Amino acid sequence: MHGIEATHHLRPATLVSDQESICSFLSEHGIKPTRQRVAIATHMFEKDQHLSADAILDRVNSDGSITTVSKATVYNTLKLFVSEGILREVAIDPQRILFDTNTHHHHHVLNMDTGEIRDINPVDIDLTKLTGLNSSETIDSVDLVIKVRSNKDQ
Amino acid sequence: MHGIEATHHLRPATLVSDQESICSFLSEHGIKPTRQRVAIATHMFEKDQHLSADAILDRVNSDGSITTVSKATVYNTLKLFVSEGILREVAIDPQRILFDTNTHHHHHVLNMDTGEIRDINPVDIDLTKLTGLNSSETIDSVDLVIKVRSNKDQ
DNA sequence: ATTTATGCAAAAACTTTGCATCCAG
DNA sequence: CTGGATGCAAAGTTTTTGCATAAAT
Repeated sequence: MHGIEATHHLRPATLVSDQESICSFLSEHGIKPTRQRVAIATHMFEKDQHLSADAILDRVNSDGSITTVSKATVYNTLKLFVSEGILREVAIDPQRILFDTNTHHHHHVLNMDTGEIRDINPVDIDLTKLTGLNSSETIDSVDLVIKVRSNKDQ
Repeated sequence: MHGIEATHHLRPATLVSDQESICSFLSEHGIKPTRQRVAIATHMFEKDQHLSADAILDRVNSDGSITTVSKATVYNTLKLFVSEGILREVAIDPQRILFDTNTHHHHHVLNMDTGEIRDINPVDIDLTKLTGLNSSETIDSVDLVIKVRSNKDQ
């Protein structure tokens, strides 16, 4: 009775660029659009991307605008965005915890040579072969990270 | 040209219980069996499990033996064990970085209600459907975490 | 005016580094 | 002795908390 049909297409993140849209976007998700939050969202939702809390902090505080934000606020705001469903937190590996603008069901490829992270379509995962699942358990989510290396043409 | 055949059976971790075996086990893997390392290994390889650095520290320093170990040594030792291939570090989710005694290829089920983590057989993952992979890239590893909830019988 | 929410300094938790000490040759 | 390895205090990072302030009712 367990199974996730993972046959969607890869959908892009919700992107918003101008101040106006960012405010409505936040409001629509029950988030009061304060100065700090708009500043953080501006950088985060500029494009489909995976950023660390630290990268966001740097960008917000070096974009030339008056608005600077503390580290605590960046963490608390990103956590708020996650809990309101407009961001997803991803552990690409134990050393890289990132915030992903794409909250749709998808997986990740990490190129270990370039450090590049790409979203990939959810692939079909045959869970019927799974032996370690209790019948009383329901699948909530499936996180898949594929680590690759660029061929050195050997 | 990418493909990992994931049809092995679920193999248990290498377990060692007595002082003697732990020393040889460490030596065999190029790790000098010092007091601190044996203490840490004793608790880690006691059974097939997933433990945080902090949990190991607690156990080592409260088992009644004379040997206590600093936090730094626990971190450095676990990192050493990982680099020597006798432990695997797993990001079950962004909040849970754990050390896994099972270094064989396998995946994880996290029961979000009980917090229990179980190893599962590597399942067949059809990577031929993958569209986001460059032909110049080779798969290095595949990490899969399935989050489940206990049915509330609703 | 009272209540609720917000931002951040400070605290806590986590991880790494640099060096004094130990140990093998 | 000497050179490399080891353990850990201290430093550096990351994340959370508690509270002063701000906004809303």
